[in-house]
Amino acid sequence: MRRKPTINDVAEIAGVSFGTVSRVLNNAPDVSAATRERVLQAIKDIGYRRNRAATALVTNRSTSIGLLSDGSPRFGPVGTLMALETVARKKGYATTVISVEQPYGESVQAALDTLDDTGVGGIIVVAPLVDMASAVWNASCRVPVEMIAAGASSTPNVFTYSEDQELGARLATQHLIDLGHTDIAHLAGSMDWFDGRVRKSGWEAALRGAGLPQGLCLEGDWSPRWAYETGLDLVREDRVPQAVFAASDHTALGLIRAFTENGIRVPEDVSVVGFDDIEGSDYFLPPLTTVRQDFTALALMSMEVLLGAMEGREVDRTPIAPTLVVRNSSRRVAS
Amino acid sequence: MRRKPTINDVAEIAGVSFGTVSRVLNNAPDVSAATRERVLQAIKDIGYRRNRAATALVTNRSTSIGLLSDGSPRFGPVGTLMALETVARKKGYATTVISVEQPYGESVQAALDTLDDTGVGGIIVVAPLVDMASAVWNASCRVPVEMIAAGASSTPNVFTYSEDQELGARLATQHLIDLGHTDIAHLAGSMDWFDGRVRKSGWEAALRGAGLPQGLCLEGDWSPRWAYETGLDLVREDRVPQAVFAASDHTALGLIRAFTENGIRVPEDVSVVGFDDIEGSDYFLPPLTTVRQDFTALALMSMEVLLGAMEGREVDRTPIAPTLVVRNSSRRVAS
DNA sequence: ACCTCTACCGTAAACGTTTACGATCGGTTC
DNA sequence: GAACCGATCGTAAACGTTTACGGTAGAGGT
Repeated sequence: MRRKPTINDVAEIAGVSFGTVSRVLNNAPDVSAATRERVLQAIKDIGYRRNRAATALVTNRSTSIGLLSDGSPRFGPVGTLMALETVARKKGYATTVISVEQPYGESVQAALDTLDDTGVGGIIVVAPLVDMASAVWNASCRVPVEMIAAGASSTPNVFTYSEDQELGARLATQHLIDLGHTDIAHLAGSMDWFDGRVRKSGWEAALRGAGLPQGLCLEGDWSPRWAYETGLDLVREDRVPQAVFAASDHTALGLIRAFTENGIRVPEDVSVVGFDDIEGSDYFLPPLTTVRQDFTALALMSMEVLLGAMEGREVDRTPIAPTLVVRNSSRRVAS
Repeated sequence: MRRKPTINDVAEIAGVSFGTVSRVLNNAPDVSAATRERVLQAIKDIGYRRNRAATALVTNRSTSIGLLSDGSPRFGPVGTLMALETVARKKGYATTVISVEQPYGESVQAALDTLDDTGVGGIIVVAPLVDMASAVWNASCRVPVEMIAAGASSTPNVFTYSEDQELGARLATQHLIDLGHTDIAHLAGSMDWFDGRVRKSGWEAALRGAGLPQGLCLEGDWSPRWAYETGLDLVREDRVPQAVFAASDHTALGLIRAFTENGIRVPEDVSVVGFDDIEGSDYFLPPLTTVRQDFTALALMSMEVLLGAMEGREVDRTPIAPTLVVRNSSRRVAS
């Protein structure tokens, strides 16, 4: 395991100076086709690879971007993270991920600093948690920071981007309305999350738009467990609505179990629509009508936004639109 | 946004030379308590942070480790990745993640190289795919490489570690046996995955151990869709077994839907156990008996193994044991 | 033959650290 | 008082690049 070859080794072999090698590396002009060819060949011959640390040291810019997440294993954040890695790689950036244990002030600042230390050129924080977002707003950071948080506002130093989850929620609710339902409840997610907030407000907006009264709204924590127990309560108190828009597929799952176990049929007796389109939701009992977000598009666009910020470019920031996926858990109201 | 403070700035303020600052930074000896204090104060005052690129350049070692995954969003790999990030962070390492599009030779080598370029001190590859593993075996890499792949063997340059998934499969099958079942089928995952292979052989081993005949084994692709259609076939051909060990919770999900839609009740008519304990599996209809892996322990141990390899230390490599989670989808055979 | 211009290439300095070595100084030892 | 020693600190060189600048050779114009 010999020493890694350097730019000088290449130069020697190609019979040029290291300056010339540097030029072909950065494909600068001022180098003839013949010597460029020779250098390229030498590079290939000895398996030269550029030392990123040295480059970063002198240029003061890097080819990696930082990803900051809360440690939550929820479907949305994880999907976003993975999609971000993919597009970053395709654009030639490495990604270094770091997640915070506590989504609060100091630990967020510390994470941002750590990321900065590793030499990232920009940071995307996947910040569905409201608390985490404000920590980011209050933090200071040398490099551009972008936040993916539905419905959060941009500040001068922190760009925001997200999927239009409110639209998704409106789509889901409107679907229920179109099916003839008038008593549409919402099993909300946690209001500590932007996702929970905007999905709820989308539901409200759709109802308002249709001139329907606000239905029952219960706020939970995204878990099937909570939804299950809430469903049980509903049944026990005989308050089962005509239709419910669940804030997530997991929520829908728990709710449906509570209903089914008590002889209330979905969709015959109550229509349920979820949000997320997690794997397997098309094989729930019954297959779930839900809303699908396009993480790839989201990642693509937000990377564009960040790169734009890094290069001082201005980019379009219209959010991505989710789509409704109609399956069997929702049905036209019996006349 | 001024220039970042350097070691020299600190030295000037503290009234010492940069060498001394470097010494306190690396808490070397040969510096008096008084000056150390002064330097520390200066560092705090101007908010100095060490430039990693410069350090990496001269020391040629780094404080980050690389994670390589196939791009699959499957439950196991993703869970492992997230757990790895957490323990790496706690040990003071940053993680840079990269996933390969195609789990084949060149692209794996390229990914390894990219990781190496970013200056990682070691690499953990989450390689459930058999093809990917052999690509890793054949690849060359300057830094230590560890592979998390159940049932794959270690080579001189690639360490292997994993959870004992075969044990998990035996546990699941034995549970069915203990319940009195004698006709136990397996809805396997893909044989392109180590996970698929060892879960199958665990099932075989348990059956053999109990002196039971090998049951029906169908190999699929982990998807609920495949399981659903296979389940439909089974029903149509009247070959529904007494009990089924499904290779994953998603597989179980599809199968259960096929059964339920055809009036075959789980667990009354057929017992089903899954593998993974994905979120929500406790709220399936019925709540699923399954096998849970401990990703945190897995990550902890494998990080220990990698760090050991990086430091030339020898570490224990006994695999983690998964646990059986008994819920409602399995039941004693009717006598 | 002379000058100028262009295309190509070499050189030096800098980036912010670490490390090996040398210097200083007060105190010990003979 | 000379020599020595340990503790503490400063200095120079190196790590592998990029960048700004300077140099050379031949082409083209007069």
